[in-house]
Amino acid sequence: MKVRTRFAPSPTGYLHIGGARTALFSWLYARKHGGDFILRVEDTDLARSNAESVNAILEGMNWLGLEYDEGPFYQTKRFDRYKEVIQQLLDADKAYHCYCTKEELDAMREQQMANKEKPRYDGRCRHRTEPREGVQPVVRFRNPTEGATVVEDMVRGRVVFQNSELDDLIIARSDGSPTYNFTVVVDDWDMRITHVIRGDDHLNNTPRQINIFKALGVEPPKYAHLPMILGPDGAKLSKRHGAVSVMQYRDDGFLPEALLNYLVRLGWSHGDQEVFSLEELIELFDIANVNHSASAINPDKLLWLNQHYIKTSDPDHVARHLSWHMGNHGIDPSLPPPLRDVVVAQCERAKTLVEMAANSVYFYRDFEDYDEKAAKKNLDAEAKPVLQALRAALDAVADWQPEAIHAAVEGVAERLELKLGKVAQPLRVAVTGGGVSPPIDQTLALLGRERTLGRIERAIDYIEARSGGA
RNA sequence: GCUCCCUUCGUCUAGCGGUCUAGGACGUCGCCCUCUCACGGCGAAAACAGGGGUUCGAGUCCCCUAGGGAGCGCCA
Repeated sequence: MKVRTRFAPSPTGYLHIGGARTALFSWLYARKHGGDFILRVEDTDLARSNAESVNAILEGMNWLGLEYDEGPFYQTKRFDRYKEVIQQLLDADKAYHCYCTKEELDAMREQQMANKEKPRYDGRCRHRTEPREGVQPVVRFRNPTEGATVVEDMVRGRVVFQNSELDDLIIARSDGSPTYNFTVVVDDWDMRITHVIRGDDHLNNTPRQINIFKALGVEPPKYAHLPMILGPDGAKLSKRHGAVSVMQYRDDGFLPEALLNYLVRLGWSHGDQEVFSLEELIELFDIANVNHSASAINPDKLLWLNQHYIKTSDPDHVARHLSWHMGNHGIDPSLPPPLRDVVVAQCERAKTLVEMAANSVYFYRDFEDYDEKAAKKNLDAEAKPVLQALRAALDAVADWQPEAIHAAVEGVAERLELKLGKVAQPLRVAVTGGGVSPPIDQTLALLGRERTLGRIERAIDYIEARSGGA
């Protein structure tokens, strides 16, 4: 049988890290087994679902590159089908109308809590044959009262639930709309899902769903419940943790492959290996190697991975992602120097694309002011003759390439009997405005002769103005 | 409260009864490299939640305790 997995988010917000990890594992499982990955939008809660959330989720999936083979399917478009199955259950007496009011149910729950019992529906409408005046009934599933339901979970192993612990859940609201535990079953059935991979917050729902499958005479899919992802502080993931939305990671300068690689190692491992290409993941991924315990996000490790990918990926690829961030600085990335060359020069000193973009602006636009500390230390009277010598030497460089530039700078150092640092550092501040940049020869090569000489000029003027005024 | 799940360095994890005086990665701290910042290299500190069993032998199997989490909705 062909493997078919699905990701089934409810559109009540953006795609967050936990959802993305679940989607990734489902996607990997399908890809590994040559199966299909299906996207289904669980929007039966009309009050909380909205179109923006659907778009946000689609955007997140797309950015991560988790392409689906079928869908997105929308549950709201399948109401006729759910009605049909509910009727089928009703006809077979596997479900029944319940006329209890909300108030009655609340009172029941309160009473049970007071008695230190597990709050649950007591089945008082199970055998009712007459409707109750003025009450629109809900439909409840008639859950078996005896025996046990076993979940053979692919990550947890065998989990046994006593049916007596399960109550008769509502499968259709009084307005006739179906509820979650029922629609998942019908959808997984209709969409021929073979493996349900989801967060372990659903483990407790699973026996209920299995019982509905049984009532329908359908073989349930296999289940794999993934451990939760926690915030960096070990607490439940929430907006307080900042970057929980997948798109926030894009905005913060992460490469999608870095996020994916980070996410896959949360709860899954392959020996000691840390870095995986997508191809390797498809090859190596195995549910059997999924952990049982929740894991906390480690932002530092994500940063490390991001830098790893910035460093080792094709510079053209990195440049494509970087260009969006350069745009955020009001820079047209099609202008020289070529962005990919900037990436090559900068990749070893940026953990994020945001950082790289901010540190590369001076290649494209004159900086406003010198960094105060760097200027104070390097653009002093002592630096003036050095810069003057550099201006002459660089002006004479025929081939504006790192090698020739390097030779020129070194020549100045030798002639003035200075250590290279005494020459390179004032020059660096002069041309970049700050004390940090790629190796000076590369920096100048990228900047171009014109900009370089202009900025040296500017620095000399700056020094003169400063000492002249004093 | 009831049911279910979980528990190895600060964090992510390896470990599937002996090879564990517990390995790797991030981070931290040293040292080296060096024109700045980085990259890189080398090294260090750092963990089997506690208690009982089972066994010749337990991080690995079982039980209990503690701590965490999830579910118990006319939410998904």
